Order: sequence, then C-alpha cells, then structure tokens
Amino acid sequence: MPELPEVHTITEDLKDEIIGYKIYKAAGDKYMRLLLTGNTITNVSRLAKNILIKLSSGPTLRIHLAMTGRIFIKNEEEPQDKWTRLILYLVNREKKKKLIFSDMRMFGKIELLQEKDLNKLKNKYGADIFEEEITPQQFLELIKSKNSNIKTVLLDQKIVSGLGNIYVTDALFLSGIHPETKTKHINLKLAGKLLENIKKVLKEGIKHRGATLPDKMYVDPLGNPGNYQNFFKIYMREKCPVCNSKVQNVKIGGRSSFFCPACQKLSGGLF
DNA sequence: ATGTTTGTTCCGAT
DNA sequence: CATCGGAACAAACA
Repeated sequence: MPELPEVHTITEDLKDEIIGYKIYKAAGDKYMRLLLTGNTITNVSRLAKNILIKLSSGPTLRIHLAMTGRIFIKNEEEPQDKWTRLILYLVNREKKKKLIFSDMRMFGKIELLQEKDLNKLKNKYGADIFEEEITPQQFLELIKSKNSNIKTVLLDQKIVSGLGNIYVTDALFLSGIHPETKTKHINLKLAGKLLENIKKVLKEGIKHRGATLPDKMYVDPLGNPGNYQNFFKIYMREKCPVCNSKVQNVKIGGRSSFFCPACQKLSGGLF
C-alpha cells in the first residue's frame, strides 16, 4: 500500500511522464472535467502521501491513493480497469497519452485545491523525515507530545508524515523497539537510533521502488511492481532474520504489527 | 460466510 | 477541553 517510498516513486515517474502535457479532455467527475480541460501540467510533487499535480490556470489536483488507489499512464487506445474514477487525456507536440486514476475500494481522495486550501492541507502534516532535516532532540519532543505507544505515534501523520505500517514496522525492528513501547519510555539515544533507521528504511524503499504485497495493489504508473518486499526486515516474515525466533504479530490500532519477541523487548532497549 | 486488509476521519469515552 | 482508542469506510479475497 502506498506509503512515502511508493508515493515518491510514482511522483518522480509522473514528473517525466506528464509535465508539459496539456489536458485536452477529461473523463469522470463532471465538475473536475470542466476545470481540468485546457490546462497544462506545470509540476508534480509529493506532500506526505499526497500527489500534487500543478495546473497552469492556478489550482492543484490533489490525489491521495489511500490503500488501493493507483495511477497509470497508458496509450490512448489501451483499456482501463473497472475501478477507474478519472482519466486525463494528455497531449504535447510529440504524442498523446492518458493518465488514469483507479481506486478499487474508493478510499482514495481526488480534488482540486486553490492556493489557500493547499496551505491548509500542508498545515495538517508533521515533519517529512525524508525531506526535512530533523534533530534527534526535535524528534524526541515530537514523539513525546503524544501519550501513546510508538507504533501509533509514528503512524500519526500530524507528528511525522509519510510513514505507514510497513516502514514503521521495519524501522522499529532495526531499532530493537517493541511496537507497544510508550513514547515516554524512549530516551534521546534511542530516539536518535530510531530516526536513523526510519530514514534508512525509507531510502531502501525508494531504492527498490516501493513494496508490492501479494495482493499486487501497488504498481508504478507503468504497471511495474516494486521490490522492497524482497528486503523486508520483519514485516510479514515468519522468523527473525537476526536470532531466528518466531515472529509475533499483534494488532495495534487494528493494524498488524510484526516484531521479534527476543530482539524487541518491551523495555525498548533501555537497559 | 465471516474475518482480514490498509490510511484517514470521525466519534465516543476518558 | 484535550487527548486517545476504536469504529467506520468499500471491496475483494481466503
């Protein structure tokens, strides 16, 4: 499911594929059709897990993939799947193509934002660890601002943005932190270690172009799966790669939380 | 068939 | 009033 590395991969691919193209036709939501047609795409960027497509007339098309949203770039005559919600028909001097937004479970968001709405959206998100320099002290303050377990806090987009279940699970494993550890029990040294490991797994995720689970829901705009699933540290694994213990899976906030009972003690490596 | 799945939002309880 | 935990959301699959 799209987290920061997957959304980053899609965004970078889209920069090459659609910047400079003009939307000569749009299909889907009626209100959007009218507003989108005639615009040239001037930029594509990422905000947390959102893809932002900047239009020449001013507004920004915001796409949030949620769990099953996908973006495809196809030739005009290629078919789209039955979950398609929006199609942008694009043209430049050389060729025509189309951008398809498909969302099987309809949890994704697609909307046009004016400048002030975009700023409002930006204010909803905490630091983007991948884009912004953040010190261990700042990171520790952020996570301690919530009186909850570290897993839940890291998934809170208002605290730090871009992380989802997979990368949080792997980063906690690399740091030797039990996912149910209360943030108040984390000290500066451990926070620094966690921060480094979060950056590490995000970078690795990006390097492997994201993670595609057995459901095959995540693919890049050209339909290719990612490879990070072949490098999972503890996520979906049966045995701990370090000590060979049987991996445990507890539900935290309704989400699978894989951890090694030997390497990730509840004390959180404090002792 | 019922349970599970993921990101986000919203609602009720503390 | 602020904060936190859990339900709900849609659809497919086992």
